[in-house]
Amino acid sequence: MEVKTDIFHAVADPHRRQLLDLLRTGEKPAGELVEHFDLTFPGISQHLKVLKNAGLVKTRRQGRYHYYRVNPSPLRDIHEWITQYEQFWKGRLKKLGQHLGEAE
Amino acid sequence: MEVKTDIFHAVADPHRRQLLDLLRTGEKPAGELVEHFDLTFPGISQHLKVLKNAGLVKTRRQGRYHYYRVNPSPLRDIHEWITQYEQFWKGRLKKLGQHLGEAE
DNA sequence: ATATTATTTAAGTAATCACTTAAATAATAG
DNA sequence: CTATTATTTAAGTGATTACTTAAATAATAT
Repeated sequence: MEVKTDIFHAVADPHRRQLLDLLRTGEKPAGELVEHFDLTFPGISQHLKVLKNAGLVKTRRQGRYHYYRVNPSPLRDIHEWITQYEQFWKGRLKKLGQHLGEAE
Repeated sequence: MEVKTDIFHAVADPHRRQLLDLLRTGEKPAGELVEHFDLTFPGISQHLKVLKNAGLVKTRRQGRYHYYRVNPSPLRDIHEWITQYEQFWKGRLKKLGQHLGEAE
């Protein structure tokens, strides 16, 4: 039983991001996900475990199939962190904008 | 000479994120950054190198001081990736909302 | 029951990572 | 010129990572 995985770490791996991307169109059993990769079943299974520990996917079991679906709410943490830098590339404002431009 | 570092990887490390956060208030020489951590100078220097390879910081040299400043534009890649999931946590819409609720 | 299918868990490994101390580089100060 | 200060680069190490193959679990099909 592994402990809660850090969300930034979970998303740092390209294969794991691709897994999430695949799940954006809807839930899929593990086996269907594997087909998209040049990895073995256990390899994917371990990535899915990391995503699950980070809370980024949820599972539903139906018979021998384990359906995975994306749960993107933890991504909000990353989003919020990045938003602090958003003004830099958006407004291209300098120091003055830091206290003023709070409204959307 | 290390090759271009992946942006998601660069940002996955807490110390590196903290470095960027420290630089949000303005450029700082490496030595001043080190003070905020329980790490050695070379440790920080290596983290800064990763950030630089990822394009997240720029440097300016003045005498023996190396000033680092944040360059957040590469974060846009992460931001854009995450935005694809934004609707999930924002609208808390179910299946029906996927085609309809595009407007803010 | 037995075999098959879907998946996870276990165990092993090579590569990468985040640190350290020691040495190198480079600018300034005496 | 020498010593000091600021920083990087080199070299080494233990921990973590991303994979693999083999074994275990669990449901379905025969």
